[in-house]
Amino acid sequence: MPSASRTARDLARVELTRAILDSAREQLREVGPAALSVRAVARDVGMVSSAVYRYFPSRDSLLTALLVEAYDDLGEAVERAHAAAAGSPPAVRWRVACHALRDWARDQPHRYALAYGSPVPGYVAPADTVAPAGRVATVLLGIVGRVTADRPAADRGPGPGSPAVSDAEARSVEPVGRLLDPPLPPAETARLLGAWATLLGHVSLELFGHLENAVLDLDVHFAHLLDLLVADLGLPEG
Amino acid sequence: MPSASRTARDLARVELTRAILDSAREQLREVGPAALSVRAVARDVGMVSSAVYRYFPSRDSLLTALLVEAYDDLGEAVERAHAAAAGSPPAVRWRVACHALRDWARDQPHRYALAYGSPVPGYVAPADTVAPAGRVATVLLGIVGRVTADRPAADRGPGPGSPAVSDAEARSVEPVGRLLDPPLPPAETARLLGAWATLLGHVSLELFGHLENAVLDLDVHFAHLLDLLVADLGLPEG
DNA sequence: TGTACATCAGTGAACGCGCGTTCACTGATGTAC
DNA sequence: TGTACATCAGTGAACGCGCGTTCACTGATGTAC
Repeated sequence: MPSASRTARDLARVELTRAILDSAREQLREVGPAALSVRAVARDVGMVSSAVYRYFPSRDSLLTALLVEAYDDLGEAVERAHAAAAGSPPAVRWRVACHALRDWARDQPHRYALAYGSPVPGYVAPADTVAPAGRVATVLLGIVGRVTADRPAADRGPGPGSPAVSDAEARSVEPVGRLLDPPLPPAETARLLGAWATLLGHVSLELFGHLENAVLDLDVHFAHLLDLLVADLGLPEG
Repeated sequence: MPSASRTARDLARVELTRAILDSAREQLREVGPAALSVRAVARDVGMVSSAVYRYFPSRDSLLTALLVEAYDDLGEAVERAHAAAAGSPPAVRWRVACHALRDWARDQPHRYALAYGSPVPGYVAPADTVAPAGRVATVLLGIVGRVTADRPAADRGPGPGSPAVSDAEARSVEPVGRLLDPPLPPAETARLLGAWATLLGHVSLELFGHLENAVLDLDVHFAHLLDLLVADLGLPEG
């Protein structure tokens, strides 16, 4: 075995793998995931189509790589933004994290669509995508979890005006609550899942063109949406 | 001109147009919108591929027909459910309408994905799709609008714990508020847009597989989500 | 009621493309002695 | 340091498919007199 596998071959392999992914990402943008083509990627990086198979065993594995990469990029963007606001109150950190999500999605609409849009027909995401897919939700869960843990026990549970959580719903959302230690109580978990749906729902509506001619200033409206979520989740502003 | 254009030709045209759409809908389910193929549809209905062009001038026009049909079917399902609950309190009508939306989407995931999922690369929906696309939102807007109009003026505006609406946000959501007469006030309009995002966000997350192994009973969770929305929108239960 | 003409649905061939994947091969790079 | 051998990246041909759209055409259906 060579010292640190820094052979010319290894370097070339790393370089070309990157070139193939770059080209595939560009293809994703131009023709979408369903039409992503190994042959087009090959043409683009200047090799014969069969040579791509030395790097990715199939078209689907190329799609998987793009998907994992998208989840990871998005996750990293949200984690970095949240980390940069480390000392701030929960409401601020929530806003910062959500803005990072929306900004990334607006900047990379095709990669967002790959991750959170319609599934690609005939493609099933393998298990490797699960962990990266959870990164953003983990950040948001953490913010809410810390607030709940810090709150006096008497103030927990559904706030005034919030409906009670049935036993069935409590059981239903338990896997999500258990991602934290101590687990997030059911009422907060359900609220967070609702907020998650609101966030991704809004971003999808916005990116996919459903708010055109309806909401005039999307930045302003998103900021207000975050105010609503912060209030509903009871995140302290200071 | 013939009496009521009930000629054999016209009958055949209606029949075959329907057969083509049926086949295209089935294709949509199997291969997705990006891979929808005129030739495959032709094979399916038993004609030569060029014959389809007597009915739809292009592949994109076939896609448009599917899209309009999807919006109309969904809109009709929600309108019917809402009409059937005509005498009930607003909260009940809201729940009924939202359940109709989710039920339709679960029943017709591919058509839901065509309408609210990722845009089809290279396809731009023409103006004819705008009106049918608005039907569901119109029902929900009507429910909230009537409640707000019936409420004493003193009780309007953001409820306790709801953040104030900036002037910029008020202007931003005005086009939506103005769909009603009298217009829906900004605070209620913004809340409704948020609820709309929550609804579609949840349905998309659910259908696209993002709640697997997270939320165990999707029916129960959706019902709870509706309780939250009803409370946040302040819809009377009785 | 019968005939001439117009309309239009459906055919079949063609144009100029595209695709994923396999396989035997050449030749460069890397390894062990 | 030099040589024999092994590894593996990239080639080029092939298999067996697919696509949207156009166009000149045949022949059935519908219309006007």
